[in-house]
Amino acid sequence: MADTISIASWNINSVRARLDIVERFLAEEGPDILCLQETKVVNDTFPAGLFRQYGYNHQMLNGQPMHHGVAIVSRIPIREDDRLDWQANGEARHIGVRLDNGVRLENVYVPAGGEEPDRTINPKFGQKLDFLERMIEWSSALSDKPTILTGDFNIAPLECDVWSHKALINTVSHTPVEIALLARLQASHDWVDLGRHFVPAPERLYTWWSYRARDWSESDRGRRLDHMWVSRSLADKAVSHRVVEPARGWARPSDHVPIITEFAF
DNA sequence: ATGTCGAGGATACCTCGA
Repeated sequence: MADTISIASWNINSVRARLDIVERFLAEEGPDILCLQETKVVNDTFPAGLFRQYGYNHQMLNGQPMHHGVAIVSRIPIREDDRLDWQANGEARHIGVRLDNGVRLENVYVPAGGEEPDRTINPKFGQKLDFLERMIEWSSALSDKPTILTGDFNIAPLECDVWSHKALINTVSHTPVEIALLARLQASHDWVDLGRHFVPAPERLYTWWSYRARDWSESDRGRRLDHMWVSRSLADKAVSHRVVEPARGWARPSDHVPIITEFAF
């Protein structure tokens, strides 16, 4: 008998500022496992009780003061957490666990990269590129370990992953150099991009809309920054993949919405 | 592109990062 497990990923942009919409998401969608990015909270003040109320008794946290921070909360056992610091700069951008069936789940928050797509004048952009290079090294060494890689990659690779390819070609998140690096990362483990596995190009598929739009829904200037990738051997275990777009319209939203994949292992 | 969030310092707004 197949074991069905749903796994969600959500850049929450401060988990403490989003208690109401987190609760709504848990009540309405109730994934078995939720990967969070940008928790913006140290581990001691993570709102563990709220998640426990909804049965998420397994919690693996990698927080830091003020910025970044990732977490995996789960209703089913998760073990062997590890926290990779790819750039050895102390930033909390990764947490990985192993499920009881042996599958690894890796939750990552790739650096945003600042405004200017030029590492000589914008060190943050260089940091983003270097981070991806380290991820490629890590990914290349995974060999045949069945792995799920999810999170906020901060890159929208395809033309149909942004509202306007022309307008954003020089905007960080959609520049050719970032897209080339993401393609190398994907090739390094033959990762299957479940977003496009279930919603093939050129169909519109976004997971992020800027706070700066007057009406995010009407202008619909979205980008697909959040991803769920799996090892080739896991691709046929994924039975559905959804973007919970209405969450962008909830009160006090994150600028990202959750993605949810259901697996039949 | 425009111009909106959240965190946290030392406030009754500012800077930074996104």
